[in-house]
Amino acid sequence: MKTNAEIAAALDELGDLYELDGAVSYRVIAYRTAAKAVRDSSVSIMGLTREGKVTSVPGIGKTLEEKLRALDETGDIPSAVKLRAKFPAGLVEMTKLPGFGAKRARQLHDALGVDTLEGLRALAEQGEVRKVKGFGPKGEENLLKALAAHEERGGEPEPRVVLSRALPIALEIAEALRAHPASDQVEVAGSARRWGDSVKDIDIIATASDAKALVDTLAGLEIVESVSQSGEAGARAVTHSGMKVDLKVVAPDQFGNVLQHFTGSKAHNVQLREAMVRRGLHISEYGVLDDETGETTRCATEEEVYERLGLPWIPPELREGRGELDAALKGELPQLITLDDMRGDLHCHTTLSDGRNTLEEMVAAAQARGYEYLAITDHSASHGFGNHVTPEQLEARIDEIAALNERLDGFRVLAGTESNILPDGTLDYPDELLERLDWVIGSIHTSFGMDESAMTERMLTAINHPWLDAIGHPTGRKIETRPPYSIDMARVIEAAAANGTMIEINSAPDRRDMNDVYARAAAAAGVTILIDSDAHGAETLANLRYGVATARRAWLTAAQVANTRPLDEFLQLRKRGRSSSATT
DNA sequence: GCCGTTTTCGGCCCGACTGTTTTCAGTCG
Repeated sequence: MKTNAEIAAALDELGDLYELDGAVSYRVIAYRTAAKAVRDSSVSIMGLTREGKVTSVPGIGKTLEEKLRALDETGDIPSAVKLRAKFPAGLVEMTKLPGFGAKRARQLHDALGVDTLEGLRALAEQGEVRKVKGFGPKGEENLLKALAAHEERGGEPEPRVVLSRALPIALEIAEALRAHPASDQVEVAGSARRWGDSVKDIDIIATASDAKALVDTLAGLEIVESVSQSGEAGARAVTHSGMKVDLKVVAPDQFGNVLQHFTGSKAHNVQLREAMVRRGLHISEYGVLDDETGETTRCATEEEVYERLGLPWIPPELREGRGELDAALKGELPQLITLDDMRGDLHCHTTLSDGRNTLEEMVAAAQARGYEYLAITDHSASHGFGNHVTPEQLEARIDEIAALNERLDGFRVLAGTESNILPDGTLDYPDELLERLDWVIGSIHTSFGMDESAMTERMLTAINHPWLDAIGHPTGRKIETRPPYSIDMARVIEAAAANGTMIEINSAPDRRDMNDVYARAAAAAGVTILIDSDAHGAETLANLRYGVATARRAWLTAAQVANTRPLDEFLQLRKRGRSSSATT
């Protein structure tokens, strides 16, 4: 069965092909919207298609339902097959070149008969492209530049950077700008403000008594390599690490409009504007135009922007076009979890396996963060990276932790493990040992290549293990570097909800696994969510903020997350805590 | 191609930039 990612790619491709074919733009947009809806869906779109329910997904109607049926039954969509014969793959690649879209690709194809990037470059070098109507010397030059850049990246799309690399840069720059006496307000906008998994660039919006002074400050920062397009309105900079930074200096009375606009997401803004056009309001980065009065309202704060639209302020993490407008209109926005709600961390490592700090050091760091409890979950007997913990070592660790707890006041260390889920779904410690522990996380670290049904069965077997309390990083993805392994998360969620197994949001910034979409679905299905740092050192306990951010993007409240609870309540939420209320 | 406090047709977000155009189309965020 096709995955949502594969279906989304198929719909995007069909949109590209229809665009090359000259379809009306709204039809093309419909395919792109549908592709996004499929990508954002936590349930299997093919499953819904087979059940005849797929048109309940916003953006998918009768026509697309038919195409999804064909895709399921024949493995392809007939119209895509037909259009691919008409427009070779090279032509679709052309539309992806920066500055080039379907119209210009089609023009070149029709005028020059070219349908590969190599052929196009040859013609551009011979000066043939400038003769095409609509192109000139500049167009040809830009095409050659785009082709060279494309080649340099090996045909890959523009890279995105994991948030944890971009955020410190963004905050450092914002801090430096705030420190300048000419600055007034300085805020990071864009996907960094929405705490997305990764970002393309950094947007900073500011107000200042002297815009030029702010631009100069940016240009003078040590981390900044170069600045271009600098002027009164702002500048674009590139850091030595290759991060693009856009600074916009705006008038104080429209700071709210600009911040709202550049925080996005695009989907959120489009939905917001479409909804407000029906009320005669036109939103732009400059203000809100009222058809009735013909007047444009400028807003100094973002709260005023939303208020002008009759809405409560919407937290940036929710602005992804995933139902937040409806919820805001109905006054049903969730009270999102915050980092301050967290009372413990249930997944970390010590020097016993591959951590950098000792048991005592990790506990001290957790206490310093104001936690009430910490579970020590070193890797298990078959970890396989030379850092495994034998059953004997783990038994000694249990005693060590018991002794440590004797000395601690108002803090509890839980003896745990991050046990490997073996390919057959079993854990790699004897049951008697797992039973003696306070806490067991099961994670998959090997055999990522299993097919979806085998991988799902493997996970379900683990979920049904009586001493497994929680599943760690359930999809195995690494943001921007490794896709998730094939697994039916809908079934995993259903099984976990059925027998009270918790599912983790792993906060390692390149994991954030499960992701926001699955976490929202899991919580809705009644799964108890856990947010863990997976710290391998005292300092990375602080990574929990990335997991909390994912939880916020999943619409979660504190009540839906196990480790916001006081120790006793948390212990009761464990499978073993429910089967016997006794605590060790 | 989707969708509905303008419901089954006729709409569908907003503005900047670029390069080419003699009034604007294409692309981007």
